[in-house]
Amino acid sequence: MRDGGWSDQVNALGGFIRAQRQMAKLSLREMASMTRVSNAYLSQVERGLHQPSLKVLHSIADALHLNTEQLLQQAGWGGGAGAGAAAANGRAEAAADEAPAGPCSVEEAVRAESRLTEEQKTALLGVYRSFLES
Amino acid sequence: MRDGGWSDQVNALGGFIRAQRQMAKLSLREMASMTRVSNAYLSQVERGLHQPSLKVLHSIADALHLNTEQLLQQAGWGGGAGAGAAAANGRAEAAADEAPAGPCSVEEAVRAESRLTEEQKTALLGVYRSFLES
DNA sequence: CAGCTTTGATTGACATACTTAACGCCGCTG
DNA sequence: CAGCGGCGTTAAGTATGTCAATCAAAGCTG
Repeated sequence: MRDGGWSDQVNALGGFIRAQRQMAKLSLREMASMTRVSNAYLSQVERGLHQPSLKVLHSIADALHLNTEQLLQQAGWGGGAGAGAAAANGRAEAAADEAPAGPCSVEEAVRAESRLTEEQKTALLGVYRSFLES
Repeated sequence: MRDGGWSDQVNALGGFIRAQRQMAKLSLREMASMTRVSNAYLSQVERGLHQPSLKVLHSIADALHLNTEQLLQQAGWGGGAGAGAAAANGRAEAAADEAPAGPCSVEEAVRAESRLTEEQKTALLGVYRSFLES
């Protein structure tokens, strides 16, 4: 469907990045070497000719010491659908129940699974916890 | 190429999406029509064969009523700005390990978790098994 | 059993992200 | 002036995201 104001969003993002870069007194090439993204592509992104991927966006935010949320908001993540309960505080959820089945909780079992990488464990536990919050 | 854990990340993201989709009792095609992303591509994303773009991620989060932060975290945005050491997870990582085949397997632990519904258990184990197949 | 529908997966074509190698412009130093 | 070195931009190529069409397998209906 109509993507509507894509170019506007992208342009806003690009302008934002360019402003931040100039404010940090960095040249395109300098920033390119920091982000390991080609200067050419950075130039195009800044002028709204391309939509950068997550990797690139992350690198840019990193190099400019920007808050990731800021960048994502500029990239068009304002309009969530949602019913969004804020909820999301990363901090511990208060009233966690006790371990259900005695000696081995899911958390412990996952952590103990040596065939999983750390990332996989984190992902799995993320799914698990999200299930408990409902 | 130090991509190292990259495929893990993507896989984690895919597994997370698949779990959420199954929990919402959606088929690939249903979700495809909601997100206006082809079922084919969704299938590939869920199995970690491709890294979805911002647009697609946004659509997915939207269709599944997920908090954007959750998804982005799964997509590899845990780290945040450069200087900081990583690891912001709530729980400290215990030194536990070992005993994959012992009495305390992930499968058993999940099955014994009384706070999960049957569908949730199925979804969780689906993610888990998909991680083991590599 | 044949048929219909729905599921997830694959293939091939296309669009877009991204890279490398140029280009033209401006400020400098000799 | 020529020549260097930085700047942003452009051009052409490669890699990858994305789609439409199609597939085999599984569940129903008669």
